[in-house]
Amino acid sequence: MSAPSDDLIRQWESEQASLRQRVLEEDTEDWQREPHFSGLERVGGVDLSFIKGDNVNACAQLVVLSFPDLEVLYEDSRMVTLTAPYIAGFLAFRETPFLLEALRRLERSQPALLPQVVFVDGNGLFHYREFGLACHLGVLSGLPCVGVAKNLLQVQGVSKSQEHQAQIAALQRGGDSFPLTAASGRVLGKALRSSDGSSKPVYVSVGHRISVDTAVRLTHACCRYRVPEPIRQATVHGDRCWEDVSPWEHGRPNPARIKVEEKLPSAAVLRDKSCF
DNA sequence: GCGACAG
DNA sequence: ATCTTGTCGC
Repeated sequence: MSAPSDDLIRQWESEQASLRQRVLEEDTEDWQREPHFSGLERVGGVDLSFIKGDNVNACAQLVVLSFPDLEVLYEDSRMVTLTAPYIAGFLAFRETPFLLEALRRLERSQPALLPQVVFVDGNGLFHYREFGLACHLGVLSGLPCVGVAKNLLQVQGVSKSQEHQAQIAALQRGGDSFPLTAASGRVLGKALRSSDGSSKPVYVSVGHRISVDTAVRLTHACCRYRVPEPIRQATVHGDRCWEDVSPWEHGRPNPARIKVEEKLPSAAVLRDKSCF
């Protein structure tokens, strides 16, 4: 996949600016106002997983979990071929089409299982142009979405400063958070200590049809470990997708056969040595 | 040249 | 995103 032209980048920026106007940053659902989210029964999670040397083929995953028990109700795995390269700030153009497809398959086959909110692996409003993957998927699907990033995107004045590190150190228990404030003063999201056992926070931001505070509260309610269970389950099921494809190349070889394989030069080594 | 760079 | 090994602790 080659680098996109400046022209395409400008087109993407313009599309983001256009779609951005359709983002709803407030709570639109009754369950979002409830102290314990009563009325919320299904939470979704989406993710794409890759293997080492391949940026083109991926496994697109959609899972739906029950709430508040977080048991898997539905899962969909699909091998897909990506067309857009990864460029920070334009992740949605790479991943959204396949995540939307998965949601549409579910809507067509089992509409009663459609999630009432979707957790997305990546940022929402916490983005260069305030329109990350979670917003993109939210607007195009119409579903409430929450963006959860595992790494801090240094944007709009938010940075890994001493102050930032100090704020992280001050997060005592799961549920504690602090705002990610842009230079403009606008709160783009929050850093959240997602569980008692994890000192490294996750970065939560609004995708669509939910407020920041509700997004943070809900994320905490969906965390058994650092990564929210819907996203975690999507990732786990995504990895299984590869076991049927190339068991010894996906980075987690079968222990029974690795003893044989590990002694042999890899295909890549053979190729580099012109031994084929 | 150096640092940043969600996934 | 993925790679990679051990290590420390409950």
